Amino acid sequence: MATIRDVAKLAGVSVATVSAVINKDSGVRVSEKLTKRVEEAIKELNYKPNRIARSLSKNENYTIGYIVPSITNFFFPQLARAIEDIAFEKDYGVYLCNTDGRKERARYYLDSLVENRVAGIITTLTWEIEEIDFVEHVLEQNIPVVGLAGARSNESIDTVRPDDIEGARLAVEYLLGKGYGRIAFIGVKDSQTTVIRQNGYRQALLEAGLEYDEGLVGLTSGFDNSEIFTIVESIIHNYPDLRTIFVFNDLMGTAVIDALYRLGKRIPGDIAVMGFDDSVASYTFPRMTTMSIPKVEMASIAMERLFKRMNGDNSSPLDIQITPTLVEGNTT
Amino acid sequence: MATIRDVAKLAGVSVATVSAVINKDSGVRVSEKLTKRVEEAIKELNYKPNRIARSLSKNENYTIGYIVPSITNFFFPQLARAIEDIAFEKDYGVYLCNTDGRKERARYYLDSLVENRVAGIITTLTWEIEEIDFVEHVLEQNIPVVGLAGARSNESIDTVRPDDIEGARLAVEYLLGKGYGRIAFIGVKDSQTTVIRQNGYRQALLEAGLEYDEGLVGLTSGFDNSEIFTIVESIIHNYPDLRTIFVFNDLMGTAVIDALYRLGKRIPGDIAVMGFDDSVASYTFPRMTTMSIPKVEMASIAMERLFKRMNGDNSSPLDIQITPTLVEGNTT
DNA sequence: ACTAATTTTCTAACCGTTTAGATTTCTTAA
DNA sequence: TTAAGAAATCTAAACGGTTAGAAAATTAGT
Repeated sequence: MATIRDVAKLAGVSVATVSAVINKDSGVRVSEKLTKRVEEAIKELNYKPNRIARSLSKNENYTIGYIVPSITNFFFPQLARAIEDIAFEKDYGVYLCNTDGRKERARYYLDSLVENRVAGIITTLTWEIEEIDFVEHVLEQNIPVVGLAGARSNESIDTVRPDDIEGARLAVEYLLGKGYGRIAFIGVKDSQTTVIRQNGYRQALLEAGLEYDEGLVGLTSGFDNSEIFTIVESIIHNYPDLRTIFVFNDLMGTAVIDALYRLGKRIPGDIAVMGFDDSVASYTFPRMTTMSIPKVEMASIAMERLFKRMNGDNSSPLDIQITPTLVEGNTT
Repeated sequence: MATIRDVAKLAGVSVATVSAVINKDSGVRVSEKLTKRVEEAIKELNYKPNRIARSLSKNENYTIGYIVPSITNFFFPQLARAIEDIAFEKDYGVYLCNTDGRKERARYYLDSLVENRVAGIITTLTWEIEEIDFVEHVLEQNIPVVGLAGARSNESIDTVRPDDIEGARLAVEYLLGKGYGRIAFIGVKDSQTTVIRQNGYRQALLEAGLEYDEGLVGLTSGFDNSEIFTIVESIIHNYPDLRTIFVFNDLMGTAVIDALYRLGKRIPGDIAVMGFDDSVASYTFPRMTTMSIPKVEMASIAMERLFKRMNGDNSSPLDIQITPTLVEGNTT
């Protein structure tokens, strides 16, 4: 593969001149004549500058890391896309990292991103990220991090996230307003997001003067359909008059709906289901009622913060919370 | 940030020794004593090797590029995840690139991936990729490319894709078997995938001795819901007795179902809907009938091919086609 | 025509690794 | 003891860019 020296030789010019031609806007002026000669040599040799060498030399890497639990959770592709759109505009590339909820994988990416000297990292703050002190380790290497969609489990970085407490409260208020009475809550055990939304659910119940009943809360160890089925079944068995299930996110909401159908329930006739995050709600029939999270907006705020940090801003970390809005479907 | 020289100095050792300690399995033996001293220095300085420098020196980059039209199309996250899982196991990182169906963006990533000297590229062969002669340009730089899920529009690379013709034929046969008679087809105008599946649809009709009626084919310019509504409406208007719509993929299938509901149709009572690719079908209620594409399997074959090529294999390019299987839901 | 000032171009060092090949140190056997 | 061979360690030159600062070429002023 041709190098800058090959180009210089062919054009009968020094490497500095070639470099100046490549980086037109660097301030160094090159005469018409040489510019043309260099450009011809570049074409002739099909020369492509080596960004790795460039990165090493300038000590800057036009790449940011994006860490998610799993891109297959439909909530994340939309964030990923929004992030990539902005990165693209600023000439940055995006490294995609799925932790899969596993510590060792989070640790792998911690090392990988640091060793690759990425310019910045956007991550969802999940338990596996916290457990390995991801943020501390990365900040120590002077790589800025911004938390996007998840808990604010770390005070030392900017976080941009939905106001889950308020969102859950709005959801519960809406459901109570519909007169459904008892509301069950279903989520994932080790999920920060579940914890927060569960809190909102609890608060809303207490504020409404209702009791918070542990028996109405079902937590699964993951997104496994058969486990979800079992939990739904047992809650329904214990509370035969249950009319509503509030699920911590849309993806699991679809599994709950599936379970209910298999149990012979009609929705919303027998039981209403409400999701959260609006990731798949608009693709289900009947459309699932959910709380919509403005993903593009959140991603762009997160990226804006990240670039600010990358440019040296070290004002005190912000926690930006965006209130989700109700999208009424036909499952409630 | 500490460098290998800092470590060497602190440990009272040469950089070569430090390098040997870092790359334990390089064959160079280092004594117990020095190994310990070096490791302590590494810890002391919180040293992380700079992979960029390493890449430059060894002229190899542990990164592969993954190009998709848009990761928000639910078909792709599952592929992306499978690809990343394999890359992770082999210590490779994944660069995510969305072309968004735009030539200039495809061109940007062409340059970016080449300039970053990625080890290999997996891409869906879409029209914008073809139009800019992506494959030719990349191969010219000795970077292997494998086509995953899309057309085989290029004979010079391995492609791994669903057998769309056969899949569409199976779908149509199934629908005909159900006795629905006339079947409409809906897809996207500039989509290679649409073209192929449409061909399968056509062939199946002709084989069954039915006529292929252009009026039953609706092509949109994108995934815009209102445009899809208009097309569905007009087809239904022109063919009042239409009983079935075959949609080129699941995502659009959900939009078609939405349109039908808005037109007051019952599914499958009035009209049956069949999707393709099984990306969202399992999240819809009623579950949409679709043709399932084994995404994990395809991704792993594609990665296997890619790594073979990266290791210098240049046997003649394969076209691996995997037959989709019917997943019967409740929309037919 | 000659300098000085300005512009263009070049030389060489550097970024942080890897790695031949040289050098030093350690073993072993006579 | 010592010489030869093996093992451990080191030196210095890459890798392919960028970029100060030096050198050369051009322009301007008298």
